Amino acid sequence: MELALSLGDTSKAFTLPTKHTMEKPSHDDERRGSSDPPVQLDLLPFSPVQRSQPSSQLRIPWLTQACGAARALDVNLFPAAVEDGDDGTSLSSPNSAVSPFQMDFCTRNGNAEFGGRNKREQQEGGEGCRVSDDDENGSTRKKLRLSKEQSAFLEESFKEHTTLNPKQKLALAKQLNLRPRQVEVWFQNRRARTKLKQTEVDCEYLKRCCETLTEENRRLQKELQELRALKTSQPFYMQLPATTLTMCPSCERVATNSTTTNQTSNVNNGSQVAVELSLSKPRILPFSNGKAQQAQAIK
DNA sequence: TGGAGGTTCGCGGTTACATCA
DNA sequence: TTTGATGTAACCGCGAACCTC
Repeated sequence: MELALSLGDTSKAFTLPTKHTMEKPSHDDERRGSSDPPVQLDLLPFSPVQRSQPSSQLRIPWLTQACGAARALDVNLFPAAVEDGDDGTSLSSPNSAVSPFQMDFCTRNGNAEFGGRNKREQQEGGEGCRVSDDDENGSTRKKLRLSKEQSAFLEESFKEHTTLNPKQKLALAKQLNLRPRQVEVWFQNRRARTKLKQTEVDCEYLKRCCETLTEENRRLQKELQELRALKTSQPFYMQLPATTLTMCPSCERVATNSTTTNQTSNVNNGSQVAVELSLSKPRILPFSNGKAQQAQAIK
């Protein structure tokens, strides 16, 4: 068996090439120089609504643009001019078509909103149909649950981009009839959930590693005892050299090296212990339908 | 050119609330 | 109807990166 255990940055091990990079990296990505594709974890099952939707009915704006596909949910097609992102680029579109989704999103959560607007919210100033009188008063914090459609759409977006640049955030917010702050928070929480889930998987994996190594250690101890017993009972045949365990830093294989050249007995071969444990690290795979990607990631 | 101050953003931790058994 | 558990939207504080002066 071969032991391959990594306790380093888990995200690095799971990186996959992104499918669509139609836009340049986000403003933040550029700033931070984070070129690694983010880990993506499909935590939420698709809602029935989404399952029933043909792919053309639920378009991620940047993906849609990249694929040059239909206009079902092209968030670049704003009904009204959207104020610019950080770069001052207007997102208003000559195709001012209101998406049918927008109406749906508006109907479910039209009641309450939360108070306590912070600095960011005030800066963003986004205000959809969901801001209520309570929010205007600003002291209550009523929690709203996103609709299935909204969650599914955000989920799809998350699969494409685990972080959003300001333009994407605004577009998504407009499309879903949410405030940009809500979209931002949703992505933050989603990233946190992904990380938490990955941590749980890692913990489980390390637990299994520990159990395996414990068992292996037990087996080797037993074997050592047997060899010692054999040595005492048959001293003339057990001229065993002392052995030391060494681990190759590159391949992480444990092997024993004889420190003496006394090779007087064939039993010596029995003392040569080379342990190779093989445990493939579990990986959270980004797309539930990406069998090929899963297979490649496992490799 | 280096530093101070401001801005923006993501993250970890936490809270508050809705939902369900 | 009540209650505890659970999931998650939202908040807060902090640090990092970047920008401007």
